[in-house]
Amino acid sequence: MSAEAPRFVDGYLAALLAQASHLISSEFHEVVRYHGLSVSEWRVLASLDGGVPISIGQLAQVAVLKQPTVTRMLDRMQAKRQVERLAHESDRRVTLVRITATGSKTVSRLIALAREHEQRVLEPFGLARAEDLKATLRRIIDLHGEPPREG
Amino acid sequence: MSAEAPRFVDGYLAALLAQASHLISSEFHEVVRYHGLSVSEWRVLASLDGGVPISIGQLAQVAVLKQPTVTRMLDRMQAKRQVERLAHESDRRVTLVRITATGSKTVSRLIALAREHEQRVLEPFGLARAEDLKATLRRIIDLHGEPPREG
DNA sequence: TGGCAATCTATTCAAAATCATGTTTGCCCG
DNA sequence: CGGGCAAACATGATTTTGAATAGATTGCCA
Repeated sequence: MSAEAPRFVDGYLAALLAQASHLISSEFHEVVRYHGLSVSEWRVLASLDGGVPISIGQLAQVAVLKQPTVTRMLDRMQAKRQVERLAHESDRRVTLVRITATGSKTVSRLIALAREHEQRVLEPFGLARAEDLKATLRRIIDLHGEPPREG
Repeated sequence: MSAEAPRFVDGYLAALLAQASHLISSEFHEVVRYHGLSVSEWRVLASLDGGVPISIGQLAQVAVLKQPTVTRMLDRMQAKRQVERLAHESDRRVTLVRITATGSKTVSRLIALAREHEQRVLEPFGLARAEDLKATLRRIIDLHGEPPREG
């Protein structure tokens, strides 16, 4: 007859997402720091992986950072030749960002390690349930990212 | 025959978690700010909801904040009489924190709104899939929270 | 019991993030 | 055309954060 009142945060989706995200990311961030990158630098490089240039605004969205933060980080990372800024062909307001060969080399090793870590994290769940989780997360992102503007 | 190489971040669990967590939380954080609280204050109060005192360290864990951040925040929140510090009965290293009646009043309205928001977020998925998602997240948290110490 | 490592919170101080704003460019519509 | 408005990035000022460390207490064990 000892019914514990469950804590709000233990049932609240946003709290569960934040906690899970934090725990999983933190584990890998130790590896990131060990390789001499800050967490934000890792996020930027990982977001740029593949070599396709994207705008600073897009980069901020994908990397879960604010635009001014990204701008300042790019200054530093550009000085280290990890990324480069390009002009947008038709819209001169836009600054495109592309990873350099140097940056690519740095990040590819980390991405391999990240994939290994992810595999260890997902192992207890099995492939089906892991893909199910990812699908649900992607759906949430689709539904809530870039919401249509209201008049 | 136009096979786009998928971006690393679109398939990487930690990125999906971070993105989903960010998008969902951000939506509600507008409400939080509108009610005059910072995001961190909201997290602290929400974590303390229920009235059971917990240590500063535990609070930091649950609220996904660092201990120094929590300590400073408690100073301010204590001045506003939203929380109070208590001595631990048997261990004088520990400072317990409890929400006050004032803080409880503030947060209970927000929790009601948070539940409504959560419901809107989960509606497209249906009850079963929503519970499935939460169960998976809780499992991740169980597996990765408070890892056993190594010798 | 004395000493030492571990635990927990507070504090310090430098770095990072953020808000508000400025500047340039693009777009729309009269 | 040209004014007005919005979008994209940069910058300045301020706040927030966080790693490192200090201070206090406890637990352990020889």
